[in-house]
Amino acid sequence: MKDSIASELRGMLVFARVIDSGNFTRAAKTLGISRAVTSYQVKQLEKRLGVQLINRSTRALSLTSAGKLYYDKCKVIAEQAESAHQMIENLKADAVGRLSISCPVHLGLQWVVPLATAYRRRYPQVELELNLSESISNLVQDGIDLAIRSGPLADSELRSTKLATVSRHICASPDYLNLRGWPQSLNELDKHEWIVYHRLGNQLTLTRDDKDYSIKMTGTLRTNNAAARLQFALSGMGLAVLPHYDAAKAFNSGQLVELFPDYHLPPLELYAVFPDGIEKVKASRLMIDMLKNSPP
Amino acid sequence: MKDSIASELRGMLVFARVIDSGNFTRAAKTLGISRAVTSYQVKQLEKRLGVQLINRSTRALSLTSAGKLYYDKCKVIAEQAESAHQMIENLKADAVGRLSISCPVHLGLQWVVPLATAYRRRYPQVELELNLSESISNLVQDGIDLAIRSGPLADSELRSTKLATVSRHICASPDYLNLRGWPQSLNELDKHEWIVYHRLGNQLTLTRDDKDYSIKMTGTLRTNNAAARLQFALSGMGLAVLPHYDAAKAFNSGQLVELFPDYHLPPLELYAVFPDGIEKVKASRLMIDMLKNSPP
DNA sequence: TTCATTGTCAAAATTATACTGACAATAAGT
DNA sequence: ACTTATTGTCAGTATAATTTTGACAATGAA
Repeated sequence: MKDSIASELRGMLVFARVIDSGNFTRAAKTLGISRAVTSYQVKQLEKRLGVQLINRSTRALSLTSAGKLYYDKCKVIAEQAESAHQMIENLKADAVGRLSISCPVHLGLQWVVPLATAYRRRYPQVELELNLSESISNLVQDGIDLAIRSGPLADSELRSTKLATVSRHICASPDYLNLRGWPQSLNELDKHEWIVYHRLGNQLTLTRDDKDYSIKMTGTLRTNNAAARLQFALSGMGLAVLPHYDAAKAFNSGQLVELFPDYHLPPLELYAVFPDGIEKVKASRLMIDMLKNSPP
Repeated sequence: MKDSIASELRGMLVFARVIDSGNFTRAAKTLGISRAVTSYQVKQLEKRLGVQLINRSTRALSLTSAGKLYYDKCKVIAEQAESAHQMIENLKADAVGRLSISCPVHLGLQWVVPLATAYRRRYPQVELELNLSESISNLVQDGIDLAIRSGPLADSELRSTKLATVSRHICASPDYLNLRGWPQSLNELDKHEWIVYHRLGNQLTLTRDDKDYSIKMTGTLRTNNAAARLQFALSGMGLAVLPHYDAAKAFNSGQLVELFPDYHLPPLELYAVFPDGIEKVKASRLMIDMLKNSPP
C-alpha cells in the first residue's frame, strides 16, 4: 500500500481522537498507545497532506483552519468505521439483515417455503431471499449465504452441518401393482418398471438385519426433477424411491403403498452448506436451527 | 493500536476495491499491491469481524449478505477518505476555506482591515477571521493561521516571512514645538518630553552616514497602545517615534512635522508567522502576497 | 486434452509501528 | 522566583505488521 489513501486513515483516526481528547496524552491513553506514537501519527499525516493541522504548544492545542475542516471529515469517518463494525456485531447478535438461501426446487417447495413463512413471521427484520435451483455450481456466483444440499459438499472453502436425515421408501400406486403384480420378494423386482431419479444412478442398496441386498433399477422413465418423479409414481408409471416427505402424504391418502418396508434404503442426508462465519450471524443460525428442528 | 477500529480501515478499503474491481487481481493492480496482500488483507478483515464477506471460488466472487451490507459502509468511507484528502488538495490549489489572522490592533486597523476588504472582494470563497490583539501568547490557543507581528518570532515550531519594512520617524506637532522650542541638534533632545511606546524601551539609536547616535527618551507619558501614542503626539504632548503609516498622513496634513529627517531609525520589521505548511494553502499564500505587495 | 488465469499459501524480506526513557517548554502552586 | 508536575517531541531500539516472491491447486476457455 504505497501512497494510497489507506495510509492516511490511521492517522485520521488518531488525529480526530487528539482533537476530541484535547491533548495528545489523553488521546494516547484512550487509544491504548503511547504518547510518542500519537505524536508520530499526526505528524506523519500532516507531512503527507503537506499542511499542518494542529497548532501545538507544550500546553495547548488548536486547530488550523485546514485542520478544522479536515477534522470534521475525520470525525465522520471515525464514526462510520465504528458503525460498520457495530453493524456486523449486530448481525451476530440480533436477527437482522438479509439471508439468501439456495435449495433444490422440490425440497424447497415442500420444506423450506413453509418454514420460511414461519421464520419471516417470527423474525420480521430479516430480509429473506429463497433461491430454488437444482444447480449447485452457481452457489458462489449468486451470493448464497446458506445452501441446502443432499450429501455433504466436499468443498474445503465451505463449512457444512447436517440438517436432517430423511428415510427413503420404495413406493408404487395400487393401480400399478394391481396391473403388474405385487412383488413378494426382491427377486421379482426386476420384472417391474422403475421411475429413476437421474442424479442417483440406478443401483440400489437395501439393508435388512445388517445384511445388504443390491438391486438394479430397470426402467425407461427417467427424470432429473423430483416433483416429476412423484407425479409419475402417483400416476402409476412404476416403482419409485421416494423420500419420506413425498411418500408420507401419499401413504396416508392411499395413493401410494410402500413395498418391502422391512428393508431400509440409505437415507437422504440433508446438509446446510455456508461460508465460514455465517453460523455466527444470528439470522443464519436461527434458520439453521429452525431447519434442524422441523425436519421435512 | 492494539485492536481498535483503525486496524480494520485498511482492510475495508481493500475489500471495497476488490468488490469494485470484481476480482482480487484487478483490485491488487489498481491498489498497486500484490495479489497476495490483497487476499491477506481481506482475510484479515473477515477474521477480525468473525464473518466471511466474500464467497470465493477461483474464478468467481460474490458477496455474502453480511458482505453486501458491509460493502456499502466501506464504499462510503473510501469515498469520504478520498474526499477529505481532496479537500486539502483543494485548499492548496484554490482560494477556498477559512483563514484566521491575528494582528496588533492599531496596525490591523490601519493596514489589514482595508486589505482584508479587498481580499474578500477578490476571493469571496475564503472565510476571513481577523483577530485584533496585542497579546502574542494566545496565538496557538486561538487557532490562528497567520499572525502579523513586528520582529521575527523566535519560535522553532512556527515559520515566518518578512512582510514589510516600515521606516520610523521622530515626530512632533508644530504647536508643541513652538511651545518647547524646535531642537536644532540631538543634544537638545533631552530637554523634551517623549511619548514612549511601552514595548520598545526608552533607548533610541539613530544612524547617519553609517554612524550611530544613541539617545535616551525621557518623559512621563507611556502607553502600550499605538493608537493612543499617535493621539498623544497629535495633541502636542511631546515627541514620538511613529511608524511611517501613522506619520505620513499627519505630515501631509501638517498636523505633525518630522525632526532630524537625515537621521534614520531602525525600521519596524513586520513578519507573518504561521504553522508549517500554511504557506502551501492558497488562501494564506494569497494573503501573504497581498500584504507584501501593499505595505502599510 | 492443454493453456492461461485465478486466489491462496508459506517463508523471507522489508517496512511500519510501538515502546522506552530521555528532553525542553510550559503552567500551576507555593 | 522557585519548585513540581505535565506536556509534546525526539532518538534509539524492539516488535509487529505488511509485503514480496515463488509456488500451488482449482478453474474455465480454447
